[in-house]
Amino acid sequence: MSKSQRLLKLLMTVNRKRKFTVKELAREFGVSPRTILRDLQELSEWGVPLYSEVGPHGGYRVLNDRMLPPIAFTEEEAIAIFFASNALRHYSSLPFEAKLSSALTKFYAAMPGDVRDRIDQMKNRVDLVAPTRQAASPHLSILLDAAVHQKVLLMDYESRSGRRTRREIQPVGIYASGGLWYCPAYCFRQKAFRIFRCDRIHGIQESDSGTRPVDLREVHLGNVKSLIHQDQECVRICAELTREGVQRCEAEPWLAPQLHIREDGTGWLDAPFPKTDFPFFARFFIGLGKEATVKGPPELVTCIKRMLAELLDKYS
Amino acid sequence: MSKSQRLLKLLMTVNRKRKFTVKELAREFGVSPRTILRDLQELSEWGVPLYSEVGPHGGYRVLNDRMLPPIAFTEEEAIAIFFASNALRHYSSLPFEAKLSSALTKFYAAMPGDVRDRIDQMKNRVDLVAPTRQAASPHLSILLDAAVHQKVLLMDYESRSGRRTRREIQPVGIYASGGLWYCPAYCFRQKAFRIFRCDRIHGIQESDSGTRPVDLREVHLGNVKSLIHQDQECVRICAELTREGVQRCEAEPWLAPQLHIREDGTGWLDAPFPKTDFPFFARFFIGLGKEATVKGPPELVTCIKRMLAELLDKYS
DNA sequence: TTTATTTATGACAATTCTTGTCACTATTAT
DNA sequence: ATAATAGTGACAAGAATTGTCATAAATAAA
Repeated sequence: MSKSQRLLKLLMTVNRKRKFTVKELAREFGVSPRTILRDLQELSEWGVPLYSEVGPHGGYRVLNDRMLPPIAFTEEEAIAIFFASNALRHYSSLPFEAKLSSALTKFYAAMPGDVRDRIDQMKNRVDLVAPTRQAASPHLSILLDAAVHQKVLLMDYESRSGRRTRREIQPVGIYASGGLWYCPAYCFRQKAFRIFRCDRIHGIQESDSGTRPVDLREVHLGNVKSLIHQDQECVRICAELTREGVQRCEAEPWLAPQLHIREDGTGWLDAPFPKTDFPFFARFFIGLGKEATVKGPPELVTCIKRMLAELLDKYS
Repeated sequence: MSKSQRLLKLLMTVNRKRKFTVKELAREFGVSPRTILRDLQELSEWGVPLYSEVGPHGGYRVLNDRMLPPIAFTEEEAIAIFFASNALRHYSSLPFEAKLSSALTKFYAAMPGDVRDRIDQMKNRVDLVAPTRQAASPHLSILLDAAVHQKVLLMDYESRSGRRTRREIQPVGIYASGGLWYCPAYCFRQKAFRIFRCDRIHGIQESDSGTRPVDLREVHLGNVKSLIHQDQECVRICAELTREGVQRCEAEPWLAPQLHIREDGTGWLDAPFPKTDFPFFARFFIGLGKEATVKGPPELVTCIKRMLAELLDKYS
């Protein structure tokens, strides 16, 4: 094995093991300890953060920021990655912000001039617009970390009505939608899954009350929604949609699965939703105007009529 | 200079030059042509797509899919990039799809097992939800290419009313918003900038009519909007918002700049908009319900009242 | 056709780099 | 004290790299 090959394998090995001794590696690679020492010195010069301790139980360690083996990309791949990362700039307070920008800097620096030119040209020609609200969400990292490592957090939360409560939760994950970050979590106070808005969290920390975490390994963003609606009373909402109405409903991600479309472009909605959401749906269908005709349930129609009357009253 | 250093520099050099001779490189690197030949052979073995021609005016070339110098990322950086790219999966028909997924495969393959585990854990815990409409946009690549290279395209477009027209355009760029792709472009028929919805484009190709491209080098997604509204008659729309109303307006990216917020969370809108958008705004404010009070202009209030009356009529 | 230019390959010796061995130092946990 | 561990320096054997030279083959241009 040539020296450069050995160094590359060594890099991968030390990253895998995190802790090792010179002798151990020497055996593994079939070279003398002296050679390994020289190799490790070279890796150090490459920037691999190695740290050593002498004495029994000593040995080498790789510090946290370990380096992955270098990867060679083609031009097209590099541009795709660059674009993808760039597209996220509309999201405020991403949990990865700092690392992402340092990675992009590295990327950009490594590229030959003409590839940079291509990227520069493209940068102002492709965009993914996402709504940006002014509400910042500074707690994303701790929520994400708790979700991954199954930790219980204690938070100070402001409910929709403005009341503040302290409650213990165990996050399932975080997601951004419509410009806001949300955190589905198991709430120990309510003994149920709830969705919290991250910008309404006033303070959060790891809980030290000794509450035992629940097992959420099988619960993730993909399936948590079914667990949330489970315990609520649901009513089927039916509405007829014009072509324009269909197009506008398609823009609502939470609605898409219950949307049925006919060949001519018109369609209808038929979906179970919790009763407590009536005011929301009333507003929603009013917003659709002529493009939607609500068939039922009657309570929803009544709710819509009342709202319309109120509004008409307001503007006379 | 050590051999490995030389090879790395050589890799960058050949990527920069694309075409070169052995003698040339030998002079540049201060080694003999024989050594360069051996080095180039080694690069070939690494997978660099080199191609050579003998004879005068011959020489070496790098084929299209040239490789960028390998980049070493730290674990955190790699995860950030992976997450960023992964976040784009909600966008249908991205112009980069194929390359992005091949890059991600490369990435994933190069990572040690435990980093992969971390990524797997994280994958289901973070998400950026973007509305996904069923409307596909198959023409994104050609639009983007035309925007970058200043080309004139001929397209078959279906307007909002359903009428189909053929027109020559020169794209400024493309962007996704609310689950749809849009293409601001200079329209040669209307001699003005317009925004087209990409899913309403039924066919598109490079124009061969000989229409001369206009100079759009200084026009990009960041400034094209100002060029579009320039020629339309605008009216100032004023509305008072409750706290809830403010929060909902913040979710609309096109509204954010004109939104003013008071200390107590309430706010007001004061923005110039083209008259033709009245029906849109009427619907929008009706959708806000009690949370917004439109102050003016009177025509807009009239429009709102009429719509409300129609709706109330519809539901009685 | 001839000539100049260019890639391509093989052989060999000079040079440089790499590696293992050995001797030695220093630190630290047991 | 002892054993385990990193770390350094010197040196020689061996391996890899490099330059030189000879030679072949293709091809564009004169």
